[in-house]
Amino acid sequence: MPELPEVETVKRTLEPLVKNKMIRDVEVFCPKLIQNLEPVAFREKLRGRTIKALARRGKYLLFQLDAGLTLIVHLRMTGQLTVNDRNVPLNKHTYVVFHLGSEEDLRFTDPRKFGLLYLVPTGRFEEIKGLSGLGYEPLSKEFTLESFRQLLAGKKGFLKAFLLDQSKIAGIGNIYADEILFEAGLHPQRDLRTLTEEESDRLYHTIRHKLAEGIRYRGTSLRDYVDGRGEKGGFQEKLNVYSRRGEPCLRCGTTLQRIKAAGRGTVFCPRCQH
DNA sequence: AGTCAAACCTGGGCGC
DNA sequence: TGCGCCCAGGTTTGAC
Repeated sequence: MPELPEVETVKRTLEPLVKNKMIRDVEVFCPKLIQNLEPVAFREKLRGRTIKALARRGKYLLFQLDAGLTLIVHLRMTGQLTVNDRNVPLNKHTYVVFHLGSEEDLRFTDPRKFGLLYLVPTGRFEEIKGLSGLGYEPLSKEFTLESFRQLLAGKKGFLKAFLLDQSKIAGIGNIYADEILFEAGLHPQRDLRTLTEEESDRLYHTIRHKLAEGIRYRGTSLRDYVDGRGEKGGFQEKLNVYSRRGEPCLRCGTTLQRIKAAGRGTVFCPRCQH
């Protein structure tokens, strides 16, 4: 599931492959994926554009184009963005193909067709609710310990729900939420109001540490996720709890439990997490 | 403000 | 081997 570390890895691997390349033509095989335009308009506006830079915000990937346009992609759960040689046959779930000026394609592949693509004037992100409503970029300078304390102040509810709330902190999904909570030693159903200052400070540092670690290992490839070159990440080898239901806790040996928290499958250690 | 479920979609894992 | 059921999950939406 592409979360912040996966999208960041896609961005970093894709950028050198597409930067300053021209989009010669576009083919759309699944119109519903393009959120704000008809496929014909999407194609017309993109033809001849040059990709100037890539950026990431939360789990959104932004392609900054010339002519004041930005192509925005959300991979949701099974989306992939890869650069392929034109001769490589299309995957049966490749639904958008950007023909680059060279002999290569930028391809959007998504077995579940959950991904989202938008083409908007640069900076005009209001119409994309999920993007304009994002909270702190957790690895940025702006996300300080003080700002985190203020985010928590007066809030109630489950800790897990808070971590998944993109309007507070952008980019954490189910995998990293579980991993952060394990490392911080906090129960996913802990009520925010009961956190001590020491616990919330520890949580802040763990959020930054786990996301940075995920990037360092180039993301988590449990099923579909690959980077811009089509290569799997390595963080699945480092998971402490996610997808390890029924297995022993790596810290204390207790059998890991699975519950539903914030509507999500949640794995945790009943002994290490309070 | 918060919680929860449904919707979108399809491959994979499971039981039989 | 094969069928069919159910689940996974990011985000939005709508009901309580």
